[in-house]
Amino acid sequence: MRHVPPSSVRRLSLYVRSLEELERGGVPTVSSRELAEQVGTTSAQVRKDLSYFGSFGVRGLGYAVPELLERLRAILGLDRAWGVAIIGAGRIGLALAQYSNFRKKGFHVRAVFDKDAAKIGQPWGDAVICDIAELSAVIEEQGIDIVILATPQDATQAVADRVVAAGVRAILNFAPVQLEVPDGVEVNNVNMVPELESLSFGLLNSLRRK
Amino acid sequence: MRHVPPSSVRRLSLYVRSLEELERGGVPTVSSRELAEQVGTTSAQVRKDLSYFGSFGVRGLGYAVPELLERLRAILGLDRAWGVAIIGAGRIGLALAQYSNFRKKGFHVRAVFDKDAAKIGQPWGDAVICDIAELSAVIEEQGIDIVILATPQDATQAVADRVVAAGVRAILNFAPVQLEVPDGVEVNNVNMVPELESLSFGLLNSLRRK
DNA sequence: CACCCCTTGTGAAAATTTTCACTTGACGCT
DNA sequence: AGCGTCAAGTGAAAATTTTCACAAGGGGTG
Repeated sequence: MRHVPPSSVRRLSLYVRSLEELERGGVPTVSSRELAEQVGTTSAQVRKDLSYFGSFGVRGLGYAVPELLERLRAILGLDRAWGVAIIGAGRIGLALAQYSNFRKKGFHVRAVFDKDAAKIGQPWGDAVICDIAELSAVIEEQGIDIVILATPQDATQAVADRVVAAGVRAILNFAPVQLEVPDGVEVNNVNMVPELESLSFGLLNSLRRK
Repeated sequence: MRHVPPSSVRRLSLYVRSLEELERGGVPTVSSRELAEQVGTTSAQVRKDLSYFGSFGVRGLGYAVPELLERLRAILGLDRAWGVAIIGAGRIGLALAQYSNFRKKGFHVRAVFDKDAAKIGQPWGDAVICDIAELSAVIEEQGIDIVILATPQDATQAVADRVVAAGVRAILNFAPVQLEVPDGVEVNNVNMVPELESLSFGLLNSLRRK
C-alpha cells in the first residue's frame, strides 16, 4: 500500500456513511459517479481513493455495496472494537458520551473523566464519571485506545501530557489549543471556529466584489 | 488580492486566537516563528499566509501584536456584527447557543429554531426558541447572515433549502449530510466522525507496521 | 554613520492532491 | 458468439499548497 493522502482517508469515512444508507435501502451496487454525488466529490476522486487500497469494483457495473462496505470498514478499523475515553464532562463531553453512533462504529466509550468532585460517580451515558486522578489506571485497565479531549482550554495540554504518558497514541481534541505531542501520537482537531470564521471571510469578500 | 487557499483562511483564524492570547499577556511583538510554533505550522507558512493580504511586519523585528490582530480581524470580518441563527435545539444546538465566545467574535445568535412544540417559547441562551415555521420571516427581520444547522440528519437538506430560499448564503453544517446548495452559497461542515475514523485508521496501520 | 544582526516578504522549487483521458474488462442483448 | 455499452482502474497532466532560500530592509550599537 503506497502512501495515502489524509484527505482520502477522511473521504473513506464519508463513503462508509453513504454505503450504509444504500445497504439499508437494499441497493445492491453503486457506481463511482453515484457515490461521488452523495459525498460531494467526483467519480475520479472516488476511484482514486479506493485504488490506494485495491480493486473493489467490477468494470461496467460498479461496486457491490455490502462488499465495498465491508472492505472499507476493515480499512478504517471499524470492524473491531476500540476503547474510548472522554475527558471533560461539560456540555461537549455530555453530547459526545451520549452520541449513540459511536457504539455502532465500534468505538466504545468506556470511561468519562472529570475533575469536578460533584460530577464524579454520576452515571453518564454508558459509563460512570471517574475522577481524573485515576486517569492512567483506568486507561490501562479499560484498554483505552483513543482519548477524546473536551476539556477547558487551559487544562488541555496538561491532560494531554498525562494521556500520552499513559500510553495513548490517538487523541481527538475538541479544545481550541494546538497540542504538543511526541512523535508517534496522532492528534486530530475538531474546531468549528475556523470554519465559522472562514464563512464570514467569504461573506465579506462576496460583498466586496459587488 | 490574489487567490487565497482556503487552508490559509482557516489558519488566519488560529493566528487570531494566538494573537489574542499574546495581547492579553501584554506581548508587544511576535515573530512568524513564534506564531508558527503556537499554531503548529512553519514560519514560512505564516509569512506566506499573511502575504496574501499585505505586509504587516517589520523586517528584523516581527509583527506588532495589536496591529496584526486588528488587521486579521478586519480580514476575517470579525470587526463587525454578524447575525447568526441556530436551527435544531438538541444537544449540539444547546451547546452552541450557550457558547459564549461567539459573541466576542461578533457572531450574535439572534434566533434558535426547533420543530418541537414543547421547546418553542423556552429561553435558550440569549434568544428564545422559535417555531421553525417562522424561519424565513425571522431570518429577514433579524438580519441573519449565517445559519448553523444542528438538525437531525434526515431533516437537514429540507431545512437547508428553506434557509437558502430565505436568502442566507453561509451555512455551518453539523449534520452528517452532504448538502446540495446553489452556487453562491457557502457550506462548511463540522464533522467529527471522519476525524475519529482517521485515528482508528492510523492506529491500525501503526499496528500493521510492527 | 557604518556595520551587524535579525526577520520579513517573495519568487521559485518541491511536494501533494486532484483531475483528466484512455485502456481494460464485464455484462447483456440480438 | 459477436457487439455495443458502461464503468473501473490508472498513469500522466494539471492544479493547488507548502517549503525553500535568499534578497531587501529596519533597528540597535559602538
